[in-house]
Amino acid sequence: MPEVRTRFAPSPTGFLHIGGLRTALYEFLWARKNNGKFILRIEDTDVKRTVPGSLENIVQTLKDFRLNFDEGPILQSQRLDIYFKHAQELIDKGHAYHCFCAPERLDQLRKQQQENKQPPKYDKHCLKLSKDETEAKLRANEPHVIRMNVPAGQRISFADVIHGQISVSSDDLDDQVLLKSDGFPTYHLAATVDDHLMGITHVIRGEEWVPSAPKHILLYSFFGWPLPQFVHLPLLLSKTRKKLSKREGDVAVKDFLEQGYLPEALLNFVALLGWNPKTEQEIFNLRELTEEFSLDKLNKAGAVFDPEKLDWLNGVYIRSLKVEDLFARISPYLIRAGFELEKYPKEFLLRILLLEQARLKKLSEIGERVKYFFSDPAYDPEMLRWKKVDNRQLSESLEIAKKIIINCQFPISKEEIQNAFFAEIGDKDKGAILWPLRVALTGLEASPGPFEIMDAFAVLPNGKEIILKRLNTAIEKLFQS
RNA sequence: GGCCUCAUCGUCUAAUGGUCAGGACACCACGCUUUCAAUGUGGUAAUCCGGGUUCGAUUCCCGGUGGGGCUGCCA
Repeated sequence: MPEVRTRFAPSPTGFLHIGGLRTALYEFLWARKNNGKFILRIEDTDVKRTVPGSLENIVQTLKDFRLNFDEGPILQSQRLDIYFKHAQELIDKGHAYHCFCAPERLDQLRKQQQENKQPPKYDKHCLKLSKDETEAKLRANEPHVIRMNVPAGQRISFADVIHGQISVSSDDLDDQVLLKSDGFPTYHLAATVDDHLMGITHVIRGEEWVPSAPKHILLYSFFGWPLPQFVHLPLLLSKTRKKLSKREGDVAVKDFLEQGYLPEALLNFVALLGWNPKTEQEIFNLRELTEEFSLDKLNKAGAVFDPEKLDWLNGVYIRSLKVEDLFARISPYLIRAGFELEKYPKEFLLRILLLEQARLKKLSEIGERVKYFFSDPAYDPEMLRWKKVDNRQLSESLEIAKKIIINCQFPISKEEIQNAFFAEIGDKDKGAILWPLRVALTGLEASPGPFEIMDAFAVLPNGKEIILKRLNTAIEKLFQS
């Protein structure tokens, strides 16, 4: 058995997107699972579409997800002589030919064919050129491409690991351009040549490549090369069941990371889109994925990317974090929200995080959630109202809370402060005091409980004053309304 | 249009020639609770349609329908 070798072969045309991440993951897993090699190859054969910085982003993203590659990045743009040589070889064997047709002619041909309801195909016009004619044009430096010479009337079939036997008639195949007029290869030539030269055993890629796979099969046979295994992954779909793409909103992995999705969660989520372990386990780390992964558990049908389930999964991962780890990861978001962390004791910040940890779906939510810890909240006094009580009763409740706090000796434990309140409330309605108290502290309809919040404030030297100040503010608001 | 391909709850999916068609997200109800979250319990919800094969088909076959992909000197 030869060593398993897979490759991730993105084109550097922007930020790595979520579909690419899944492809890379599966390729990585399959290589690791078999103690093989995972190779990064950059398909930068379209000069016009290449975006500076993409390569760095791809490398960095793979690193962020611990999808370490063993070889590469290999840039196709630095291997032009190799592709040229192979294109030449095909010409020599009669499997390819020079084409001098201008783009205008091709456009017109296509238009005509479409009007006649014929499939757009090159008409092999330049194949009719004599050897001398071709030579003359080449000597005259006429712009040209090299096309593959697809034979007529052949059945081309290949076995796909996921889909089984796929077969098409060569009559449905176009004489694909292999080498462009700028000397760069097209995907079809470059990928095929490289996959062979790099000893790729499993060509794992998106299903959008199925229609051109027969062309690649033809190329392999032209060269006399053995076929690798083809694994065409089901597509990742948007909510409208279209291929996930930039047009359909957020797909850049970088954007997800910036919103505060944890790489572990994102990877776990994406792993389950098109693959599943056939058990009921849903939470997987990279090591577990490597153990469980296999190609025969891959699905055929496209999978809709459901952000709600990702949110849930991210929450699961956030909750599983040690609070110190959460702090390290979430600090940038707190700073971005304008909180001057250095002004607060670490203990205070950790307590705050502990309060919100179970509530977070993504790290970016933290600023909005905890801002009342850093500045006095603004809110509509009506929010203070518990059930239907009137303002007099409300302010009485707040006064009671005030009195209890005043009598408390800070610093104080959560239990002590809680006991103090419950002793005062007795068997009366707890909400009558606790609801307005909590709103006075947070300005929010939904938040952690008042004891937890006061417990966090208690860490601050002026914690008691802050609490009393907010109670006073609440009482004033009631009188103003 | 042509070629290729896919089809189980709204979504991700499991399973089987005979099951109450299972799990997860979301949703709903209840419990816990001052609110929210987390958590616990329960619930609503699916085999695209039509023919075959078969004692029996969601599963196998054929045909339809629907979706998707491709149809570039993009990848």
